[in-house]
Amino acid sequence: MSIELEKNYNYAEAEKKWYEYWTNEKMFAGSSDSKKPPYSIVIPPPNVTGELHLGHAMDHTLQDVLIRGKKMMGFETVWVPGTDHAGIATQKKVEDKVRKEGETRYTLGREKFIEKIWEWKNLYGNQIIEQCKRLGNSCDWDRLRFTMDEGCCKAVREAFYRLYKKGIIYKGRRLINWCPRCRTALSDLEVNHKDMDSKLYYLRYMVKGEEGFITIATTRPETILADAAICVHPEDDRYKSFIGKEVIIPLTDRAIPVIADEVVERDFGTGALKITPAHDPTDYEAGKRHNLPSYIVIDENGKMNSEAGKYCGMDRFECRTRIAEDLENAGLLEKTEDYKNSVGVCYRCDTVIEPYLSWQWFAHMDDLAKRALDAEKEGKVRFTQERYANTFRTWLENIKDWCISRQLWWGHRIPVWTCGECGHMDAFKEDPECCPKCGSKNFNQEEDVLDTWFSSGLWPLSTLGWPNETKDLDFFYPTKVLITARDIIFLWVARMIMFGLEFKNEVPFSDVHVHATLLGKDGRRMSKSLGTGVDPLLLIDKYGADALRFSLVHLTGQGQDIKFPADFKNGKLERAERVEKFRNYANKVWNAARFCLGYIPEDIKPELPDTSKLSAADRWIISGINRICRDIKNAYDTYSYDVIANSLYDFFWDDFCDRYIETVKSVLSSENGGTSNEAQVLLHVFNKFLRLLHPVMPFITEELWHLFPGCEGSIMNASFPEYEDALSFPEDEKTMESVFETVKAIRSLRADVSIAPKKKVKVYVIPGTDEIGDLIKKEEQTIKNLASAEEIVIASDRSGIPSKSIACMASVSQVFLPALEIENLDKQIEGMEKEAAKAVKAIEAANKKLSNEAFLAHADEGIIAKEKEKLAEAEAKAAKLVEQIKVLRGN
RNA sequence: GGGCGCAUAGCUCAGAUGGUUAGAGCACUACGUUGACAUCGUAGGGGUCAAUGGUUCGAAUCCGUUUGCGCCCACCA
Repeated sequence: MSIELEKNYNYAEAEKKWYEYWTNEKMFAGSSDSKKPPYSIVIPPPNVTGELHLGHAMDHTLQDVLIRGKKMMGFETVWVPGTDHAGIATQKKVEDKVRKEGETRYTLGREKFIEKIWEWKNLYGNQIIEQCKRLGNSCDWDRLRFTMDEGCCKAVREAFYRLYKKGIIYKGRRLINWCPRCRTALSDLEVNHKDMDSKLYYLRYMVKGEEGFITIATTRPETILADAAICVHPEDDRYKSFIGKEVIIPLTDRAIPVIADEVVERDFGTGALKITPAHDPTDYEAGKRHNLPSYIVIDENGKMNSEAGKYCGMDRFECRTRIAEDLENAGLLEKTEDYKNSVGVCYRCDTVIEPYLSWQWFAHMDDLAKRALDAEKEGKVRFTQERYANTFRTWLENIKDWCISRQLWWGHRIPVWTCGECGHMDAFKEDPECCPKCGSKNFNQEEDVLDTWFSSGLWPLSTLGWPNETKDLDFFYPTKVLITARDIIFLWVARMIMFGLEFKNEVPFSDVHVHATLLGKDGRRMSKSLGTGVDPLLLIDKYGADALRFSLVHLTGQGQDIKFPADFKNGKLERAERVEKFRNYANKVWNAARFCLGYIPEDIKPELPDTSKLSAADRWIISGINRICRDIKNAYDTYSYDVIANSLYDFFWDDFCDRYIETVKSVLSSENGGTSNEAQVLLHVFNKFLRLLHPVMPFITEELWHLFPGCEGSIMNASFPEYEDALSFPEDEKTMESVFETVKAIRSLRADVSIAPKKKVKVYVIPGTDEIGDLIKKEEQTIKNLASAEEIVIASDRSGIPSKSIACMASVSQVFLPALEIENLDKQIEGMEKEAAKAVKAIEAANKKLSNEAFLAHADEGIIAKEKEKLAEAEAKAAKLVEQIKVLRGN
């Protein structure tokens, strides 16, 4: 063939060319009119908070591999892309940005501020899409969605409306998690727990009207002004006499009762505890049990309010120290102790959460959770790793109501209106003009927006058209698999399952595959919010998208966390060895193609000639690619990405390049020039290999596909190669193993005595069996070429071989290199002695087993036979080595 | 306080259902550019599989305990 290929694969050019081609040809489109079985995935929509990092790249690559692979396997595939408005996270980002411009969300006002967020969204939303494209994602871009687009808004409205009408959504005044910086409520899942060095303050509450006091321990003395009671354990003899009496809150003259409740741990602190219902979840519950009033002393900004008297306006933490000082001065602070406790912080801005009593919207979870739980138990949705199913179940079994309202500006506004005149309140699918009850125009929508996870929970539904009964929904729902990292199993995966069951009566996906979390070199999780993310474009620019993709597929394994080794110098990427490895691999593929194309005539087809007319080497490599066709296909269904990556890597590099091509090369360059069969086999193997590789390395495979004869159209439309029984040749695989082992033995001998690679040598072989002898004779040329031997003498025993020879005991045969070639004999003998010692050790181990009656009684026959074989082999090897050493020494 | 995961070569990681001489890539050593590829080839060196008990004829692999690291859940103030 006359094509001139560059020496190195030019990935940048190929990537641009083929991605344009695919999108122009609408190759990523999935149609609900198809007769093929559906295979759909909806992308976990990345937050529009900034660019993607490598963690996303991994997530996306794993999905793209499935989509591309399954398409080739005959499915009608669609991968629905989109982004998430990410309420609180994005709002925070934009707040930070406008602060730099000297503004706040309040100075700008709601409308202006939201405009700013849309600008941000457009900027980063587009950047994200560009990153996805560079990575090679085969998303159906015509279906691109956003969690706040028209369709999603409609879905959110519908869902909210239904849940409201069903009584699942309700408004209530509760103690919720409040972020004083974001000034919004948060769900329990949006609170992170952090261990902190705190102090435990011991405070005295004087008994009213008599002598005596109770000392309590608290970490939050600033809340004493909101105390409603002092609580002790009912069985605690130390305090029994106090129960029912009143004590005075320190620094005030307000009296509160001493009550008894079993929540109190007698061992903790003094065994007495203050109850502050409005500022602590435990106390809130206790307050409810004992009908205690809730005093509020901290406002929505985390500052002390007017109820706090002289502390009014003070920050809560400042107030803490001030009150502690005041208590100290008043002689009511007994002591303070250092204390480590876990404090809730906002998952977006790290601010310490304030339990805050306020009106919020909630969703009852019991019923939704039960259905999700049942669906998992019935196998309708399956976690590919059992341990995640367990945590999923445990969470659902202990679920609490979900606080869905947020006091943010960025998000889906709660579609509930309340009448200023008659007080009528209701949810609406369409914005109402006036109060349907009294006709008043003073009919106002709730100011709050919904938890961002409410809309993402509807994602598989909304992206396919719900609430409309679309053909897409009918055909592509439920989707096949959800691929994600483990940190959003509850926040997102569980909610999607609940909503899918609630609104469509079907789980949104049958499989959930949780992949590894990528860590930076320092072991910290890669994350945008932590600033530890690495931009995939840096790696794509340096090594190519295919290389990055392969490395990510290879790394993901079965879900372990992985440190991604990438070296940076002054913010510049120096080296990422794990990606470099696959850049090299891509280059290897490229160059192997270069070689093959040189021998493949343009007019041949990838069909094989009669396999019985082929050489053992030919059948061996055909059998090899056939085997990995099966292994890789199976791996798709078990999400065994490591199998996919390893099979492709090892087969191609070790078997195809290092062995087969080297063998063929020697045949082709030998005097008779080989037969046309070699070209046919090269084409056959390469053709199949490209198709197997394509889902992982789409660009280079598409590029090469068009260069090989008989490859019509895009490789994306080619079929996935099937395993065929007729192409399995275990005998030839065995044969070739023997050949390669013999080659290796000769090479090893040569290297041991530093014979120049070019120098041809004469070697003697005593084959282990007659069969192997025949085989070596038959494959003589191959062995000669691969081992740079000029003559191979097959001997039946030691007698015909020059006595002064060094030997290598391969398992199939003994190989001898005459000592004429030997320069450093002593070193050689030393090496052989080492070998012999190893063999002796093996003999001992085998003997120990075989003389053990229990072993013989318990072990499988096959194991015993194998052990015997091992023993015989080791014994023979040792004997021969000893003999050789003697010969070398003696003469 | 519960639950989970992980500890294997200098580094990053593989090692279903227990029986291997414990593997790969990078790094390291030696040698090597006669046209596929130096982003390469050939041959090597390197590990008491965290510790400790136990089950078993046999454990890197199964069980208990310990140590170290990481994660999730949780209302001991």
